[in-house]
Amino acid sequence: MKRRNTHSTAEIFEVLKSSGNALSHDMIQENIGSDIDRATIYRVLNRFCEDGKVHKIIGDDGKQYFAICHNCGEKKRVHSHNHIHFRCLHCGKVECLERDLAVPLPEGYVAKVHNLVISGFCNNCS
Amino acid sequence: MKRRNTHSTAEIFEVLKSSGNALSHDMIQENIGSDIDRATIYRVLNRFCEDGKVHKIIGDDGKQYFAICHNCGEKKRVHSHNHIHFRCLHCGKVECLERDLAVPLPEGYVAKVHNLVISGFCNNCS
DNA sequence: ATATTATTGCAACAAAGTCGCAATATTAAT
DNA sequence: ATTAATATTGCGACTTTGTTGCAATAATAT
Repeated sequence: MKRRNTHSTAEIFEVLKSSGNALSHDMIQENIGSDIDRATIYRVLNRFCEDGKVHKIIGDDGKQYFAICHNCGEKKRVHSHNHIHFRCLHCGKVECLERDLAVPLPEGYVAKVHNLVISGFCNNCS
Repeated sequence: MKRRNTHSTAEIFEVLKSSGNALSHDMIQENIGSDIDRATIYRVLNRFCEDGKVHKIIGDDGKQYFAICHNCGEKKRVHSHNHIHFRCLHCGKVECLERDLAVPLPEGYVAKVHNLVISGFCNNCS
């Protein structure tokens, strides 16, 4: 399954990059110039995740957010990050706090995916 | 708005208590003897949250899980916990790891709600 | 026993996300 | 350049999760 360069993938990646934050599907659709179908956006984003270009966060609002991997060497399929994500309850911004968090697990527990979200008010909204 | 003791509230609380874990709506509906409407279950659970008897976690599957507050004195409306929750990808169990986690936030950030979930394999399934 | 009103059940609805399938567009081959 | 192969898209239908309005019911206080 070789990847192809399409208008959609380029545009969606550009929106994610220029934003710098984690974006939900509807945020992407707003920020995008052309009209790209909802299903397509999800499929593109999930492909990005599989390729390790992007990671997915489930917000405490239950929605999926996608962010470009910055200082992250992982290129494997299941692709998680043990840094905190912050969601602002006022402006809606979701950002990666680039500080790794060592989480101690009890004996016998194996961590696969980290989904660490704190919501509150960001520096602009507090 | 004074609370009333009903069959539903008693039964739902009992299921949560005897389970000892965080349960989603459908887990509760399975474990329950009688037939209680989905909407009612959600309303009861949200009332429990408001009363500080229960806290809500959004899993990394996007679903809501509810757990009884054990060693937790808070009785306020917005009611969060800064301990980790672990969701087993094999057996589906979601449990509170009763170990508080000090999360450092950047200057100007105010935390309101913590939603910290790690998924992987629990001690029984690893 | 009766009145008050919190709670329930039902149905309808909304939002988020997924999936099948035919049409389209990208890449590779000739 | 054309053509063939197939990855990607758009559309629609669908699923799941959760919420809400409203009339009926049931718990509490009088």
